[in-house]
Amino acid sequence: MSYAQAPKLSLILDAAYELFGSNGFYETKMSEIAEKAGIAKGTLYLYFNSKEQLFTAITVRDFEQYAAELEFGLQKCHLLMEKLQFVAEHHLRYYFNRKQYTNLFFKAPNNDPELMKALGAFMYRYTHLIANIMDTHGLSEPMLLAKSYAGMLDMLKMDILFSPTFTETDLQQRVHFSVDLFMNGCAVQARA
Amino acid sequence: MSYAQAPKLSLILDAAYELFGSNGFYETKMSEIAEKAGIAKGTLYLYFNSKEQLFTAITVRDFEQYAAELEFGLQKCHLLMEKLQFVAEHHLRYYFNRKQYTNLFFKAPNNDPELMKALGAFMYRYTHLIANIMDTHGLSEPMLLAKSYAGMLDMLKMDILFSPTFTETDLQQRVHFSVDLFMNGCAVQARA
Amino acid sequence: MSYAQAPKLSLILDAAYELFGSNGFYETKMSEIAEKAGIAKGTLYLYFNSKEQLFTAITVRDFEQYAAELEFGLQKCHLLMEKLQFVAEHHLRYYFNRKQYTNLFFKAPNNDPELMKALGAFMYRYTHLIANIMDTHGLSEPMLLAKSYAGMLDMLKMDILFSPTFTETDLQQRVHFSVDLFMNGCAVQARA
Amino acid sequence: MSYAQAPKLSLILDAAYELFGSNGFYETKMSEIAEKAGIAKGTLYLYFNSKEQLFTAITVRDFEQYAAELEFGLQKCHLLMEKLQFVAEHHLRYYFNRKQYTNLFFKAPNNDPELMKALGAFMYRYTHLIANIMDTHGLSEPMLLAKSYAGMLDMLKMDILFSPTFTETDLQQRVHFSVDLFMNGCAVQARA
DNA sequence: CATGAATGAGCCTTCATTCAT
DNA sequence: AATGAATGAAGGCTCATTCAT
Repeated sequence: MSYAQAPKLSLILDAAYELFGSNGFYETKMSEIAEKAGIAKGTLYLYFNSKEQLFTAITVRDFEQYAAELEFGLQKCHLLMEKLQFVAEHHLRYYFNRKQYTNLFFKAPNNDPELMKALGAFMYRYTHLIANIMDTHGLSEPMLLAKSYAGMLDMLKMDILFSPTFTETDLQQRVHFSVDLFMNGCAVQARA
Repeated sequence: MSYAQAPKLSLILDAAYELFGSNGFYETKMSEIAEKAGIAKGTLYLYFNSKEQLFTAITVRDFEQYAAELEFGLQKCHLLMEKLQFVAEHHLRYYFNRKQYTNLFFKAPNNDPELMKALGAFMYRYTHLIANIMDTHGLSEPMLLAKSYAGMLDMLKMDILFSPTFTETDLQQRVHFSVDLFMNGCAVQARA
Repeated sequence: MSYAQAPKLSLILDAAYELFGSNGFYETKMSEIAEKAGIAKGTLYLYFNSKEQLFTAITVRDFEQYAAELEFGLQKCHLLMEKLQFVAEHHLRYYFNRKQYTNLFFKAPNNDPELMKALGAFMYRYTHLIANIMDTHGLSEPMLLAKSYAGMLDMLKMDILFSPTFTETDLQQRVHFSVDLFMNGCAVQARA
Repeated sequence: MSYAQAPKLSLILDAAYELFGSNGFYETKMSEIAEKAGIAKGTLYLYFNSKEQLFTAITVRDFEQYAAELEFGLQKCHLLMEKLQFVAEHHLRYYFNRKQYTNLFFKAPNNDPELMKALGAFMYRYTHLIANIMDTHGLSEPMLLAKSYAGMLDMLKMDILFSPTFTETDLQQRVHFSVDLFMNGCAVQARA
């Protein structure tokens, strides 16, 4: 009869993503999530046993998507520089597309073992993915390189979150800047 | 009247630093802070109007100290590499000395304008300090360089927080690694 | 249509008896009863309008069986002592057989008029049944005697519920003790 | 300044006694207790960690008073009959004075270890107290006698709770009836 | 200045009950 | 008749904040 089956789980995850992302874990009420999802409060608990579990679920979903897209995109890159460029653009664009959800990344509940595990797993996956690139191209200390590169990107992303006028052009500039700095260092400038 | 003024303010700030740092903002109760400080709950409110304000105060105090130490130490450095090295060591050592207070940085309250302002101000001060170094030594895009360098360091610090066996030697290795990568990039390796 | 009518009502009553009896009214969930009965939660409400009504139903069923068995067994007794003995044994054996369902009697919902009525009706039937015995054998104050005898038995049953090692022999001892005390009092001992 | 120090603990215990006693454990809300006690909801938790703990506290308080009064009164009795009479009157009068709190005795939370312990301890104290009387006067099987006597009284008390017209005279009649039956049994009647 | 007992708004979670299929 | 996903009212408990002493 109903021609628009409501995928409740999706409604919940989307609502939770938006609210947790905008307001953080503690500032988001389960009742708000239910309201935004257009369902009853009790229904949330048919899908998740607790607020923490729901938060972990959206985090994992987000991570999965991030990693999958990254891995998929990297398959088309061959040169080291191409790969670095793709990693940078993917990293920055992720935040560019989620400017309004900045709190998702900062304000999570403490002491939730499942979430900690998920965060650790993602960190591991992400850094190893980049380290693999370094390794493939014969660079030594691939892990430290990977972390450094990710760190550069993660700091440059801040401009996106805090500058309301950040443009696509600004993004491209950061991408190229990152790749260049990472490849050549700043001494070349100094030498020049 | 009393000739041994109880430095209540200091007691409070120290207790709050330790608890907020260990357990995060939301997982720390005002009553716990009072107890640790050895004063009554109500007394906290003679010094701070709210929990958020107290959190902001310790954050600002911590930032001030960090920046002051950094600025002081840099006065003794002259070469670019010396300065970069000092910045790196200072950054990493800060976390090395505060392994147990990691939650101070990860679990802060959202939506508190004062805190947001303080965070922004510190970010501004820190990046401009580094950017000034870059500028002084004739590098172009000093701000992007500064953020990139800080980002590298901030990611490398993660090993300190998550690896229980992180040693002083590991720290020194990261310092030199950071300076080298920032100065020369990784292409030199690839070329070699 | 189906030639093996599922006795759903019986399944429900049996499941409810076991769970209410083991865990009490408030600690038993309708969903648990449905699960134990092997039916859907909603189906319970085709047979009973509410949890209270279901509880009342199993209580009444239990009472009916108790009273019916008692009345049937008493038909074979003729002497007063025979009757008293049968009442005692029936009373104690009931709990002996239901050691695991003690909560049925201790944890019932309050404020349910139907249940209160059922409890009162059973009390009335049980005490009058015993009082009739007393009356038949020419004893005065038959109702007070009946209640006193039932009370003795009901306290002696406590040993069954709380002592894990209560045996058939212990039961028989209590039966004879009750009859003897009720018939002769304890003064005979004191005189002896 | 305040000339009517509010003994909050007493206010709470009294309010809880009345409400738990009238409505049972599950039908009584903490907010109702607070309201009846004239304090805030949160204040309850300054004195008791949980609803179960509060219930246990009033139960224990009630038991203590019951046992203390009984032990005190028995000191003045010397003959067996005097003692039996005092026990009976004390037992029945307790309920006579608390006609409106019948639910206190029937509807307690399950599975609370502290409460179970308190109930067991009271049962033990009460039955041993009576058994001691029996023993002192040379009766054999003092424990079974004690339980039987307590059982008689506990059933006869039902008339108090359920009959709105129960009088002081009715009470006295039950007292004498109990003592007589317990001492002489009903066979003397039959013989007569 | 200092106290800490008292406050009460607020939130997560449960579970009996309903109803569209 | 049977289902079980969905509902939403209800309640125990927390904890930042206040204020009379």
